[in-house]
Amino acid sequence: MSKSLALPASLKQLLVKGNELFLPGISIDCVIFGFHENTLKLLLLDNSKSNKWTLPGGFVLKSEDINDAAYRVLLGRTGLKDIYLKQFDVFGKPNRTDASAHKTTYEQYGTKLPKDHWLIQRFVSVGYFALIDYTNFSIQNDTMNAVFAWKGIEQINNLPIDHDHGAIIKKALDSLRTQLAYLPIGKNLLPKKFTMPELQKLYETILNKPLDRRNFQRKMLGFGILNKLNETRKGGAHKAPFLYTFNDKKYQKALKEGLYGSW
Amino acid sequence: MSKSLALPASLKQLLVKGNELFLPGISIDCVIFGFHENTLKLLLLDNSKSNKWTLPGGFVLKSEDINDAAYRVLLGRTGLKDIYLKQFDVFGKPNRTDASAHKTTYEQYGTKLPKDHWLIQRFVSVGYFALIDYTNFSIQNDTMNAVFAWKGIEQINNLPIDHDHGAIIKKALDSLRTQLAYLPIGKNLLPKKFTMPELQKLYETILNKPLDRRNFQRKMLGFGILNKLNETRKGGAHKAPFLYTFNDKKYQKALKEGLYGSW
DNA sequence: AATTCATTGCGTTATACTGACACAATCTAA
DNA sequence: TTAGATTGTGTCAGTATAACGCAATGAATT
Repeated sequence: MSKSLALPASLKQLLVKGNELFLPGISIDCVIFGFHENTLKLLLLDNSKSNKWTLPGGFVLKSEDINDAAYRVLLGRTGLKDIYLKQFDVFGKPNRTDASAHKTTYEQYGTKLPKDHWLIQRFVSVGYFALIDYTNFSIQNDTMNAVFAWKGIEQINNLPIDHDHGAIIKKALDSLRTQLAYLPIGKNLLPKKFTMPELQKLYETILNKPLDRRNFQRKMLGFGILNKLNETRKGGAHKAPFLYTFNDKKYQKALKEGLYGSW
Repeated sequence: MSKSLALPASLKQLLVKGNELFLPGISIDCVIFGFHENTLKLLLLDNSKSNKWTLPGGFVLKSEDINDAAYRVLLGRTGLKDIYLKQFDVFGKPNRTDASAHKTTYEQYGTKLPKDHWLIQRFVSVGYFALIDYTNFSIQNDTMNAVFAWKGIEQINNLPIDHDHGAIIKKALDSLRTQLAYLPIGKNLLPKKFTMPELQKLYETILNKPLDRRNFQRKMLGFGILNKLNETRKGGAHKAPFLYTFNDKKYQKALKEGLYGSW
């Protein structure tokens, strides 16, 4: 019989102090989007032993604002502070979490979770989606001893996903698509400087359909949230596209007021 | 010294069994909109003794879906089953609820709430907004012994509102306005048959600005979700407007797919 | 019964927006 | 130097939107 690995500190903390530190029955799940090589990617955790992927998440400290808790989780996972974070839904089906998963996790370290433990209860989870700049980000050491990885959204359906996290991801994508229709979003997913084709690819990826290059540019410029720079991005065997940045002031205004207004 | 009134059954249940029946630390608040006499109205509860108005709300049974809990609360309050109900935000600031309010409530009945009671804890609340047909609705007897009343949204700012319910209402209104831009809504707030001017008044009230009569009609008809009837509504000293109903099939489709799509 | 008045049904026009497509300019690799 | 791919800029027809006109209608007034 092989000796079990030592229980990671964070798991031990949950075991011993979870009950004392955190609100009961409320968790946070973060769907973290990044954009790289023309693909929309998700940051997932591989619960190494269970071989199932999960969303990075956490719990809410007893005197902490829920939104702050989500930012804290994000900071811990990504090291990033200024990210776009948006609550998009609450997942409250009674059987959405699989208590046995927690048991299994601890058993792999030779620890038995007491039957009435804080973790073995029904959890209602608040879903957040986050948009981060893939290029300005390096995966942090995970305190839970799990493995992080970016996964393209096109692969998600073929991955084994824990709990109801597959449904949560789907919902997050829906929300992102809906938001795209009336809010600017590129600022959080792209590097500071970017080209129009890059921005277009982002939109095409999120919407999952091709857009006309020329009409896209006209519409985008029409929003008045871009600054055209006097530089081009060379590198391809073709005409070098101009670089743009977002006009922060107008971008923020658009975030508040929406891009259309209609009515 | 005057004798206290008897503790209402529902309050007693919360006192004695709240801990056992409901999830800890999670509550539901419903912002119920109605439309009458060209005004958008909210269904509020007067916590008679405290003289403050609160949103109707409730708790989540231990093995109940959160959304189902919201429907249950709505059914209990309004007797209505087929209502439009939408989760719009989660309110999770640590000090958002005022524990003393519960104490006061019970003290008014001569009952003292134990210090460590289930009600005296931090609650995270899930906000729902509901749209109901004012004319097809009669206020139900409240089990909490509180007084229901419709309040026009224009009065809300001048009413004493409990807890953070004022902020919740504001957010609900914002969500409703945003939804209006891409989803149909009239079906839930108007009687089965209605006139174009009535529908327009509803939109104007929610958006809080006047719309051009003729353009409104053209746009609305363009959505293809209305059936024009061969009846008119007589009664005013002017031309009688035609009556319309919503085309249920197309209305439902629009609810799913949105009215614009853009991109 | 005729008149008045508010309001409705239906329509017009100028302008802005959208989708589809053309063509010249430019960057790198061969 | 040339070829191939891609970008910058522009055109045009069809559609949607905002602003406004006018005749028709229902009830109240005379």
